[in-house]
Amino acid sequence: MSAASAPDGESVVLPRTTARELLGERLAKDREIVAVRAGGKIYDVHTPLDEACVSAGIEPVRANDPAGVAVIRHSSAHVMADAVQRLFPGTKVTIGPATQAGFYYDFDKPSGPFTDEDLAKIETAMLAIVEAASPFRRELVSREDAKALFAGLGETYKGEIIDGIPAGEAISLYRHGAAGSEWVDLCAGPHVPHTGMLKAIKLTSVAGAYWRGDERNPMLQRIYGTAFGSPGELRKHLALLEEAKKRDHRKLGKELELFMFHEYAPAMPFFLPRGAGIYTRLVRYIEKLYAEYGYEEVLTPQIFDKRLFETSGHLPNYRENMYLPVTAELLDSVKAELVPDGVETVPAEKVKQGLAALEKLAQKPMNCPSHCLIFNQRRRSYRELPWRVADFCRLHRYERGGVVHGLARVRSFSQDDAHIFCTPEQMQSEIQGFVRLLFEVYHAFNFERVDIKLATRPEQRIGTDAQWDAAETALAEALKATALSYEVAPGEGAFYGPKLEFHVLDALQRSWQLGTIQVDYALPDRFELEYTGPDGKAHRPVMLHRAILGSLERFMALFIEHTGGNFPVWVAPEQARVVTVSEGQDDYAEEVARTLRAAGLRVATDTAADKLGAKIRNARLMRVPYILVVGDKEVQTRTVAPRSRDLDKNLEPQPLETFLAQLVMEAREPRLSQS
RNA sequence: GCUGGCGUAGCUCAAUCGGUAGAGCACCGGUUUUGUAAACCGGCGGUUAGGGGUUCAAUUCCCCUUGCCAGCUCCA
Repeated sequence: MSAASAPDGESVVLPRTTARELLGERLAKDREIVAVRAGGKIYDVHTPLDEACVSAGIEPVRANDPAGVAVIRHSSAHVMADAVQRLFPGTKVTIGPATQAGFYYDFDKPSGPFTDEDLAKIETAMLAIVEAASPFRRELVSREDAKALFAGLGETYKGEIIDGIPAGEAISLYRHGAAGSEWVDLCAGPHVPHTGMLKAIKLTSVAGAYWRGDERNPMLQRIYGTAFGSPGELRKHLALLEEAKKRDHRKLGKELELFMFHEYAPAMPFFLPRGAGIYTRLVRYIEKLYAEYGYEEVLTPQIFDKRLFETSGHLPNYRENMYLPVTAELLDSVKAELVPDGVETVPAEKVKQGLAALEKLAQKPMNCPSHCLIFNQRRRSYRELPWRVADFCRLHRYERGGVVHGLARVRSFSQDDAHIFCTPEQMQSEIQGFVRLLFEVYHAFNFERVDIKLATRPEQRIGTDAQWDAAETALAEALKATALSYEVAPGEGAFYGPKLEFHVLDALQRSWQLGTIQVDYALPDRFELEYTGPDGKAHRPVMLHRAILGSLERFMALFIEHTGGNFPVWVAPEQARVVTVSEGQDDYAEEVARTLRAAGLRVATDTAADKLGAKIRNARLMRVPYILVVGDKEVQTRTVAPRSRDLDKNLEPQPLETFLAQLVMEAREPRLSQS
């Protein structure tokens, strides 16, 4: 008899084979146990464990464990599919996995999409299945039996899935429900012990999705849902979704007059004065840091001869995302060639030539090629390296219609982009310096958590193994030197080099990729970049592509949602608004505003004939950090009565000078080095 | 790009079965001069996204284009 020890100090006697048996009494008592972890894998309590697992020890996985939640969601998908097939006979099942935020199941439903009323009905039906508290049962079957079973049920998609399972791999079925009306699915598991453990499920939306994600395949009906270990957690999650809706940057962008769109320039934002101000301040902040971190800024053209992007490789590799503009002169001349007066048809060959002639110019989608041209403008010395070139120029990328999204995904944008030209030996310290800069910025914006990914060499790549070794090592060593933890994403690097990705979590716990640094040996080769070394010979530099905020448009989207429009004082479009109680204070209000503006603050006055309550309301809706109320009392004592947005309360009335000094302090750009 | 949905005044939204478009806010004018989230009265504002079709009649039904939304796929 051996003993497997559970990490919480309890040990279990071990003559048997499933976790249910191993846990025995505990499972009955501890109703939070949804599965077990053994040898790093999750098993359900009814799966027989092999000897190795058992001797390695098993650990209960509870409903509050992320792995437990995944099991709950997967089981919820089964219950949902069961309910759907009861309510909509003839509907075929396909796949139904757990996801990061919940689960979904894709159905082939001949009668068309599900409606919101259908969702409500399905939820009710699911409730009945949950209440039955029917055990999930696992069964291993032969490939032939599985095929015969699903063929008999008319589940053709399951047949396809079985065909895709490699030979020799076990095929398992999961059943739940009372004998006679039980529901069966082809599934690797694991699942919760019984349906009664699914106490917090919510179906959220319906959507179309293609079978196996391929648009040539039939369109399926997907139902999204989410599930948690307890109703409380589900409520919290739904509240977060509500909050996200309220903070949607597209909604706030309109309400706070930050930006707009117009169908004459789809997916290209117009920044209104308030939004443009924020944008400019973000850029200015980064520029100041650049000065300190040894960057130089350049300004470069928008439109190039297409040969530039042939050299860089963008035209062969990135063509579908590029705008290829044409001059009217060229267009007219080609038109005249192709549609001559009095000629009916033009030979196909000529048409082809004409169209080819139109492709002469390219709007830049990235800055790196222009920076290579600048590098090559004259002979460079090793003494100039590392050379850090920053560029906030606008970029244009054609994005397909379905993917654009507010400011988060646009066709016209700029980045806090820079390229570092350096020697291979300088790479590591440059990467470290960049990471330091990046963290200074992220701290300034109160991103508490930053996840780092090291994306390494993909299958398809250029460059030598020695170059890849050096580049990957430089990135990893730089992280180690700064004592940062990271995750390796094998094979996810760009074809020309490995990269670090920096992901931040916003206030609503959503992850956004912002910064990146990429090592590139390819462009220096393609542009034949050279510097003269101490030995008097020509050497090839390495290029680091890097961005901290990434696209400023996308960052604005994140920033708006992260702050809910309550921008920190140093970026807020309007830092204070002076509101009068009645018309007697207009002059004093203007004087207060003038005084504050003279100190470089952004201040407006509201002397309208509205009641005070209305003015307060308007200022609050615009998220103005300070509302300065001035009435007769304030005029007489030369004070202001501030109301703080962030403290959500009235402050003590105070002399104008006191408030001014305090606001000037608060309006300073954040600097880690100063705090 | 694909699938589905939507597009009515600057904004948020109404308009029965196809019968000739309406409200609140905003804006403008007037009255009110107000102490911490909406004073009152009046006015302006629309080729119902654009184009075509069916019909005696189209915001409403059909087709095309365009933009937006959700999802798929892709991505900063």
